[in-house]
Amino acid sequence: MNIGEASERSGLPSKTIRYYEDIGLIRPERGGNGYRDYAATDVHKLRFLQRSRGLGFSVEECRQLLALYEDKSRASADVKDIAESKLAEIDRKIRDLSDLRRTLEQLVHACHGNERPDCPILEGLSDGG
Amino acid sequence: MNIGEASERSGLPSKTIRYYEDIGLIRPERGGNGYRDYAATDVHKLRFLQRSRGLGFSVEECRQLLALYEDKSRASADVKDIAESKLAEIDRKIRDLSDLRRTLEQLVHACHGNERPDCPILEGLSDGG
DNA sequence: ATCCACCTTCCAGCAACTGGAAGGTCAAGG
DNA sequence: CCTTGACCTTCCAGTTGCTGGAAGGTGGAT
Repeated sequence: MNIGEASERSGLPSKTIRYYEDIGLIRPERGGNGYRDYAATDVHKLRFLQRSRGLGFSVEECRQLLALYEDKSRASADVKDIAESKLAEIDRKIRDLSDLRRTLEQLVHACHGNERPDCPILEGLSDGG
Repeated sequence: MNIGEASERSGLPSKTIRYYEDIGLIRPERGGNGYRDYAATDVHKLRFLQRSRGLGFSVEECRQLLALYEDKSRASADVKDIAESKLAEIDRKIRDLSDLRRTLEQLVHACHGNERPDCPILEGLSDGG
């Protein structure tokens, strides 16, 4: 499929997809006309990138995560270590998001009646977790 | 307190803290010597920024979120809307992280025995939602 | 044949830092 | 009092990760 469809299916702008190719994250085929030709697995990788980037992982971290799915890496010894440290990071992120969620919800409730309490919520948020 | 201590307590590099001041996210006092002087609430805001940036929110989004905690914004009518759309976004992020977590855990397990299955996990990850 | 929407490369600009130079401040020790 | 060293200051340049726009090729429909 062409880049436009890959863009639609992955949720990433075409520009970004080309950029990810520039920095070696994906390697689509090329048609006789020079157009990039994306396979289903390429779209999966792109979708994966779209998500993990949106969750605050750097491109280099995403490269590591992607590598975990590829044979050469999967055979190596320290893959498990990488994966497990990522797991810890993910858990921390989930915790932080849950804190943020709780705080925001309280705020929405407090806001409701235009009550304007003197909001020590910020304090709670930054201390917690 | 000086920027060094604020940095330690917030988890943000001093450079980044100065940058956040440049773009108007925080406004610390200044001592007679010209040194920045951070109050406890400044550190709370910084810590908040450290977290929410790490969770994939843009600086502008963080600015909105921070504004939710300040009086002038809290009185306004559309605050609730902003907060609620952020809540939806946070929920999505939590879901995505949970998916990623599950996938990675499966991978760690599969890795354990050096089994190298043909990994349709990527597919599962990118399809799920 | 000529649209028009797609694709290509290349180059410039923006967002959000990050590093380094050049220099001021301050508490401790000689 | 003076120096040492760890702090702090501003400023400017570089990096990462896109993002927009120009200039031009491709391909199906009228």
